[in-house]
Amino acid sequence: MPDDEPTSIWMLPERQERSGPGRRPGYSREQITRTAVRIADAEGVEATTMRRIASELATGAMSLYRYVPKRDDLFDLMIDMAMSEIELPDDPSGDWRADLSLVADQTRAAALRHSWLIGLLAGRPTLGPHLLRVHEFALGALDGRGLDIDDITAFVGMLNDYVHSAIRREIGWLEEARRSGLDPERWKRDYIGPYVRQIVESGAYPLFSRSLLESRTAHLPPAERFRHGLDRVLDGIGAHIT
Amino acid sequence: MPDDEPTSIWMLPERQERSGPGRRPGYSREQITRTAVRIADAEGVEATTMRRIASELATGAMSLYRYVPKRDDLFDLMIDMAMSEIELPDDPSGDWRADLSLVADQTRAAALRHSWLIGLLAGRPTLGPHLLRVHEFALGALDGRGLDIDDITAFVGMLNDYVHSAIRREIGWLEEARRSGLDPERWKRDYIGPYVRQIVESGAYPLFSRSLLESRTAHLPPAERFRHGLDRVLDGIGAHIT
DNA sequence: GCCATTCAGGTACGATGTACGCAAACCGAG
DNA sequence: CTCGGTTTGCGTACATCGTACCTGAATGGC
Repeated sequence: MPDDEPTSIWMLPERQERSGPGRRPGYSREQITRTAVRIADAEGVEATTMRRIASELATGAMSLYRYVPKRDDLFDLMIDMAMSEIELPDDPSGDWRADLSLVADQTRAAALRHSWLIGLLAGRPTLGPHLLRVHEFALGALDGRGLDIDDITAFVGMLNDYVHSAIRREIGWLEEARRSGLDPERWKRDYIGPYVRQIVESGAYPLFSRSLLESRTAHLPPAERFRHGLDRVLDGIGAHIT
Repeated sequence: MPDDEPTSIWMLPERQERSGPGRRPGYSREQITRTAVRIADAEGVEATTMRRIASELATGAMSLYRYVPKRDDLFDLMIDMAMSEIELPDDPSGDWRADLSLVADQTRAAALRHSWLIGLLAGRPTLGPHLLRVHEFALGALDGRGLDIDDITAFVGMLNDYVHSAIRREIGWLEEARRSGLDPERWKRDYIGPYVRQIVESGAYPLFSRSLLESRTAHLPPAERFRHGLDRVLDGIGAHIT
């Protein structure tokens, strides 16, 4: 029975350590994934090509295909490796606000370490084990408080949405700058700066302009900004919990 | 002064109708963008290649570069063309709830017509004129109600986050299915189905499983589901408006 | 009618994911 | 120890992509 049926990589576990005949594997999914993550951290996900990963491992590009069916599957593995860095207790503490804050902060920390994480997550609907673990923990934080499962799912979704978009705002421009090869400061001044100034000076978008010019939170340290918005989301959830 | 400085496409308007010497342009940004949008609607954004667009226009791939600096800029133009379909009054009506609902519904409609829209928007921080128009309208809906500009921005951001993630849930799997070439029904059953079943049957993620099995809203028509969540977001905003 | 200017688009290059096939490494059976 | 089946390592090859460069054709002002 050929295995070329379309199947998630999570259904296709790595070849196990066996005791049959045949040459022993010289690499592993975990090793390949770690290498890919390292490259993506340093140079962005677009530099994470099969050839590049292979050369980092001093092997040929096609060798990787003994361990990973397709490049996209490798992205799933990278996502899950990044999610695995999110440290959570085995069970929610009972303080839902602290538990969800923990999830948010840990997710933010992982996303800042791996600036490609949010982008990849947005691009592919993957359900790796560590993502499921984090999701289950967040759901558990709200369980047993009179909310039905749809409400719980919706609230966790809201939290997720906030975390993702806040992080995107925090690192979105930095990523774009790195991709163009310029240092962020220069990029902001020469690239996005003139356009935004033109928008403001045109006077056609007064409220958008005010949101840039009169913002009081825009110049806060990123972590505080993040907490600001997070508190608001948590307040919204709290309003539905007696 | 050479124009190879990094600059947003919005700062680089199309060559105007002029009266100097030289051959007349045979195409236009608008025409090229419309063709790209049509291809992306039918076959996805990954089929929208320069050669493909050109052949649709019965010309050569390199001719397009007389009108668009890079392919990524063409994506920005596509985004803006899709956003241009969002029909709004010139000014908010005064009923903020109706105004924001209108923005949400129109955005959803545009995103369903152009299933690539949300994905592209997530990938690049673009600020085309029509996106600014819609954003300004949404900001205006909340202006003058005692909220400061940071609150207004945050609430519009929340609304945006909800709309995007709801649409992603609505069409995410369909897109993935189309990309793999299978019809969605078969894909859901043979591809994602077995994996999700395994997750549920493993018993390791009881709340996630319940969110799948016991959900009451999951089987509602998509439009109602969307409105459900939207009402919740609007309630959250309303709680801060006296 | 000449000429500077502009557009059309063919050719070419480097890079990508990955299908295919063969040689080398390995283990168990004889 | 030998041999054969099995599995890995990976070089080669191909289709496809964005796009740099260049030639030739079209155009309007003088």
